[in-house]
Amino acid sequence: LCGWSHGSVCFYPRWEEEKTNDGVKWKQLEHKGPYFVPLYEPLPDDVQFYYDGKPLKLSLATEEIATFYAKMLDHEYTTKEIFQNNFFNDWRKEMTPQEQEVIKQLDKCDFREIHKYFVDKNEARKALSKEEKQKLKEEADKIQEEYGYCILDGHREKIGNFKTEPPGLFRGRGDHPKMGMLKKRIMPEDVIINCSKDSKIPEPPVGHKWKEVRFDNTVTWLASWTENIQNSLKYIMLNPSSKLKGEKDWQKFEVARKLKDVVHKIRAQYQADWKSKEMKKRQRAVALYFIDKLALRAGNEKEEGETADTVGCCSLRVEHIKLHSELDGQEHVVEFDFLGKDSIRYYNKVSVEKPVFKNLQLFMKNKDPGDDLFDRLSTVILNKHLQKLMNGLTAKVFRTYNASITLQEQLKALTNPEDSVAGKLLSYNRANRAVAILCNHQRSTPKTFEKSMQNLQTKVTQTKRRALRFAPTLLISLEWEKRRMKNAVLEETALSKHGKESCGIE
DNA sequence: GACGGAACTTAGAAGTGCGTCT
DNA sequence: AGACGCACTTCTAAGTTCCGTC
Repeated sequence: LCGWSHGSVCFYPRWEEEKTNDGVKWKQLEHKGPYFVPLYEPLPDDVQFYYDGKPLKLSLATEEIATFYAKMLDHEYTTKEIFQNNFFNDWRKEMTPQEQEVIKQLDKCDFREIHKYFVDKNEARKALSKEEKQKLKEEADKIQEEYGYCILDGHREKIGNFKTEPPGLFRGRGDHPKMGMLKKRIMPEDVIINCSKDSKIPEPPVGHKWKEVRFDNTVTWLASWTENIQNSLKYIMLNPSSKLKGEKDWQKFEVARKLKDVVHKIRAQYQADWKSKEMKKRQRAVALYFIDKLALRAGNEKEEGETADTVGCCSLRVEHIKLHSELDGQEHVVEFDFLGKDSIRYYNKVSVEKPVFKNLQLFMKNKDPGDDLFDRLSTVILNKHLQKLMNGLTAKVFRTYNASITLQEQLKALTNPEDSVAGKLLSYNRANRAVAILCNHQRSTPKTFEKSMQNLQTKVTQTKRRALRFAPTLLISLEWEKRRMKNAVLEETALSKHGKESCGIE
């Protein structure tokens, strides 16, 4: 309960005992700095790159970047024009002047031999003997042991991501304008180390220096660097099993529990605000209703052209909703269709209260499809309002709260104390699925889906044929079984797994 | 209030490892 | 032994929120 991953037993989270408001996160922090991924190893001489059908020996830096593309050859990314263009632009920047003279068109580049080299290498790794694999495992464990932990206030804690991110081609989600750009190698000279003054300060790799060493105990990160794609910061932080992260997580759920006590009041408030004289208040009230009822994310503004075009509640545009006075026997239906976080599609038809519907008509009046639905609202305005309603309340708390209470209610409704363990597990999975639906958690169909579906189909056909020969009546149950299997597979793959919203247990 | 940067959480994709079936 | 399916872990992109500055 206390968040310590090991050590003495305690029954209350420490932050309840000594609430520090000064922002101090630790008194002692000691670690070895990030583990730097190995440097590039040049290709063997017999593995060649071809330009315009002729072999071409590349400089080391150019070759390395070529391998990034070659490795991705059977990935869908490399079929996309934006990916190809971004890659080729960035690749050319790193070429020697001579290479730039020769390599002018991507479609004349042949990476297939390099691709095959890496495929073979992978297979070879898989085919290693048990002993050889064991040896590799031990080497990895040694690195984990040395770099994977830190000392925080006297306790050894696991680090979440102790390795620098390897160089490669940027894999943005959805229609990302920067996909394929070169993600550069992180060097010690890029890295800021954060630790305590009196600790053993990590040594940079031989011949290198850190960018900076600082002693900031008001933040939780151990190291940071600026990545070159979005020019944003990346951090090395603790594992969720750590006390620091655990307590933060606990606090998050405590805020959500606090919301439970006032949510009725807040709902009454925003329903009243649907009829406010102020446009700003109405927009705020309708947006909050969506966030509460549909578990939408807040929806910050984003810089255009820097990322994929995705939205959340406050950044919804007129084009993302359709209004139906009547649809499928329901009144006042709002049809949502937009791309949310990670470019996951949100599609939903919801019957709403009449004042909401009327307000939406008003908000959309005289606007173009590309205009903001809530033009007088931003996440900042919304969160400032929420802060006044309850200490610590922000838009995301509604997602936590609604996800958690959905899980709790579903568990209560679906389970009986007498159920078997298997029955309870089934109910648990179904409750989780309800949360996943609420939060629109999805994953794309795995690459192996088509194949496994095919395998199922062959199995079914074979069994059917065999059965038909001996017992024609079996057919009925077989058909049923087939349908059941298919449904189960679809259901599981479409909506398995929900996230941190409702699950407080790691 | 706008803006930009910093810090931190959330999330899906990809990789890994392991048990089972053939 | 190899293929397959599944659960679990790792990786890192993509969000939210907060804070300082003008």
